[in-house]
Amino acid sequence: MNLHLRTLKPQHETRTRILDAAEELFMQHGFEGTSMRLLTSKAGVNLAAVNYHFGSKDALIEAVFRRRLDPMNAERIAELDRLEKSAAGTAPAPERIIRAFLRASLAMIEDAKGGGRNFIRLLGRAYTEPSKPIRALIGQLYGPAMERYKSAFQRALPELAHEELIWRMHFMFGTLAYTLAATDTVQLIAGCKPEDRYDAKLLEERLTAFLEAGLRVPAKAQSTVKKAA
Amino acid sequence: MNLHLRTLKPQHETRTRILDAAEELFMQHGFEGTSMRLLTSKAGVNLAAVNYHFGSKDALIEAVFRRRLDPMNAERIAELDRLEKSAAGTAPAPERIIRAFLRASLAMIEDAKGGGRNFIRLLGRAYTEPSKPIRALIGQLYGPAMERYKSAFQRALPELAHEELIWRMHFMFGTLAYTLAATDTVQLIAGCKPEDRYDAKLLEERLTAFLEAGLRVPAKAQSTVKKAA
DNA sequence: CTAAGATTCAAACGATCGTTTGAATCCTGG
DNA sequence: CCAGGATTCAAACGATCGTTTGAATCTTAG
Repeated sequence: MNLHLRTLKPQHETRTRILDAAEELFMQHGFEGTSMRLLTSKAGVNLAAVNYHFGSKDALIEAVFRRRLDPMNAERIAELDRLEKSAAGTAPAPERIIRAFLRASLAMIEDAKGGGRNFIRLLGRAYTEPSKPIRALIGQLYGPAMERYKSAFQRALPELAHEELIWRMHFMFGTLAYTLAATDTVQLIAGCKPEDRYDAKLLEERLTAFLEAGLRVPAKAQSTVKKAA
Repeated sequence: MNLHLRTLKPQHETRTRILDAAEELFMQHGFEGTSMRLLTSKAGVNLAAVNYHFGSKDALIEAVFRRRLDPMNAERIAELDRLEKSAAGTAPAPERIIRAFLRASLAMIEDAKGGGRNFIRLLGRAYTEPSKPIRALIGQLYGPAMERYKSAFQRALPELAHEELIWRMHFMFGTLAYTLAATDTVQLIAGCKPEDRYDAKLLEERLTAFLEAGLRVPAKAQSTVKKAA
């Protein structure tokens, strides 16, 4: 039966090559801007391989997201589980929750030579993608983790109205998505060049400080804000 | 030759119809996802009209951005001028600067029936657009306003290191861009529906409170963050 | 009115898109 | 070893893309 163990290596090698090439090219040229001919050429596989292994281009796009996003959000949830376990009943500080949320994304950025960095930038784009199915997929893959973090923040910030928290998480999500996606846009604000490669640890400190302050600040004119019927 | 004073109404009507249709379709389907045939059909003009009036599809994309972004950033700068004039030498409070920056974007959102709302969402996408020329154009159009606001913030927050400010403005920009672009993604965080139409005033309060807190918070471990310039 | 430039029109151009096909080749269980 | 499913391959499919063309129509100055 298993006399030849090497059978497992080439079994999915074509799939992996396609996914890797797709990750990079989708990031560089977008989904519609990446042709199957360019993609398969870069992957070193036949043109028909994508349709054979994935069925269609759309199915490939979904596979690209699932491959990274499933374990990423699982890790996000595991990180929160660990945090809450160690807090033993009491609500963890907002800063700890923020760091737990950021970690999975920032870890991927340090995976410089792997495709992690490419994917994280691709992901940042996907939130504002015109295509409905893609946005729906992203939402579906993020859903469970979002629910967990929402209730965690709710316990950590009990004085914040529910609707207010939703919006602030929305802001937080936007900051993270944009920061990771538009890396080379930093220099648009200043003549400052992107200089050195991303320092994930430094970025985590900056993001955490910024986001925690924004999340914790008391809502302005809460009374007037609440009334909006 | 072309110094003739023609009737102004029909002179640019085709151009305007094309720009309006492009604004809406680019938002719905993206740049590459919008074909000239669909676009000209929606605009009610001939297929060749785009190439006749704008030269190419890429030039049309640029015209779509210029039409709104030029006056928008001019207004942003005028708002800041007014603010600094009224402050008479002293540095305006960060909150005032933030509101001055947000106002131009939020005003467009209230332009519900006009294309303003469409454009503002389209703009949010452009920052993470794969196409280099588009990102370069956006950066060029935003440049002057960005410089002015950067020095305004620098005077208002003198204790903040230059590099730190750059990043926080980047975060701020991201929050705004994402919030405006991914409007229907709010419900991904909560089961909360987009409910009522955008209340620009309420959104301004929420954004200002969040952003001001994030901008003003002291930098963590400033000594280690500063490292070498 | 007439001539000439500005604009619109239907039609077609060549290129490229995602996908399909059927034969060739590889791999593996028996 | 051989049979048969899995995979790869070159080639082609029909559709759609952005753009171009040249004649028809509109607009306006003289």
